[in-house]
Amino acid sequence: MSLPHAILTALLEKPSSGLELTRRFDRSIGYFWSATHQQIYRELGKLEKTGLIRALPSDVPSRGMRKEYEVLPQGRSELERWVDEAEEPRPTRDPLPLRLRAAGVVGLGGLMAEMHRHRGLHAARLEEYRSIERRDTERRRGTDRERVQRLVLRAGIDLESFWVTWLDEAIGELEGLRGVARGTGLES
Amino acid sequence: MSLPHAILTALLEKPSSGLELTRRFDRSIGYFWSATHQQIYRELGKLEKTGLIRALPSDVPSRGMRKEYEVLPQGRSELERWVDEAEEPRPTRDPLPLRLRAAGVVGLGGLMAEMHRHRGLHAARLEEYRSIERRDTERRRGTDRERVQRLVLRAGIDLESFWVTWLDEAIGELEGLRGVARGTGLES
DNA sequence: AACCATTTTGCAACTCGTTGCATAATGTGA
DNA sequence: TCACATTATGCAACGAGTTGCAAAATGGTT
Repeated sequence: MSLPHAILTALLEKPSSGLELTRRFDRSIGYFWSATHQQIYRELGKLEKTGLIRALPSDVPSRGMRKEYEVLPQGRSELERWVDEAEEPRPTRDPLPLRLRAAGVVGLGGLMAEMHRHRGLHAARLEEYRSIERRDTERRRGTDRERVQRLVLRAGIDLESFWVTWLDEAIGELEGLRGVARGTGLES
Repeated sequence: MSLPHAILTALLEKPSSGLELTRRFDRSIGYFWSATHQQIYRELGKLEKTGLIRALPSDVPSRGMRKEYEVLPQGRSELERWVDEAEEPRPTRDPLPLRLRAAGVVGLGGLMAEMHRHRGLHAARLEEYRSIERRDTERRRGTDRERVQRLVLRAGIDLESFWVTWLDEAIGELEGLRGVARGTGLES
């Protein structure tokens, strides 16, 4: 149960509407938890009904009309509770290494192209994160909150670095194998 | 849609029963895709109904009786198709960095303990993977399939290394901050 | 005013994953 | 042979995430 807490965190940092939240999830928050606008609206509804957040009173409740939310004391307590809680690390779920393993059985097929493509995507994201980090370091002296956020950003950077490094290694090793195309080696 | 393909891969490597599969998912396959026995049984049912796998004919179909499955040609084709397919990298979803970010707003509370605990869990898993790698390197000369599997293992190793390294850095930096307990700094 | 694109919110249906429990076969010791 | 743990398969309900679509407000353009 992380989505409601991610939303509470975001709203505490800055009260927002559903769409604003969606955009913020595409950026910083999304480094480690992504969500679509439908998930977010649904969750905002639940959080409002259970009294953890409320819509700012200025807004009329009608479809298609912008609605800003803020966190209530109850919501803040719930977030504190969640931060304290013991929670096991999630098992990693990523299809690419899995597909590589499958390729070990049925042959590489077009997987090399995919690995190059993913390498590119991760490298691009890595560069993006790094430029954000550079900007942040220049500008700010650093409150505690900002330092914590930079630690999270660092996790994003290191994780993307991991992918790029691993993909480079894997691509290199696979090109050294006898059979690259399907039907010429790996599936034997 | 990775679970059915993970199962197809596992069954191609070695025909197995549901429970055997579950155990293999707890080990090597599970490095990048975990699954509970219920998921596996359900999926085996679907795969059988759609003709991608079949139960070995020797076994009587009755509850509580061991049933081994093997992949049919159709299933192999489906796996080949999947390996070729273009698929976007999954957005990472891990609650720990998220909780750290939340701690930036509501205070650390008991999160430091959690970070130490997770550090321990990741380090243990890292050590386990490394010992597997050592064993594999000694024993085997290395067919193509085994080399590919070792690349996947390497991904597991590098990923766990990332966590250990990042957690060490984060823990170090957080201990340097003024306020560690809730109510003494971070939430200001 | 009629039209159109954009912004913002939302519903419904679906798939995937988790949890708790049930049931049948098998093996082991008293 | 009775009881009990273990192995193995499975159902049902729920929760989380995805996809496709709809609809109300807003702000131009003609």
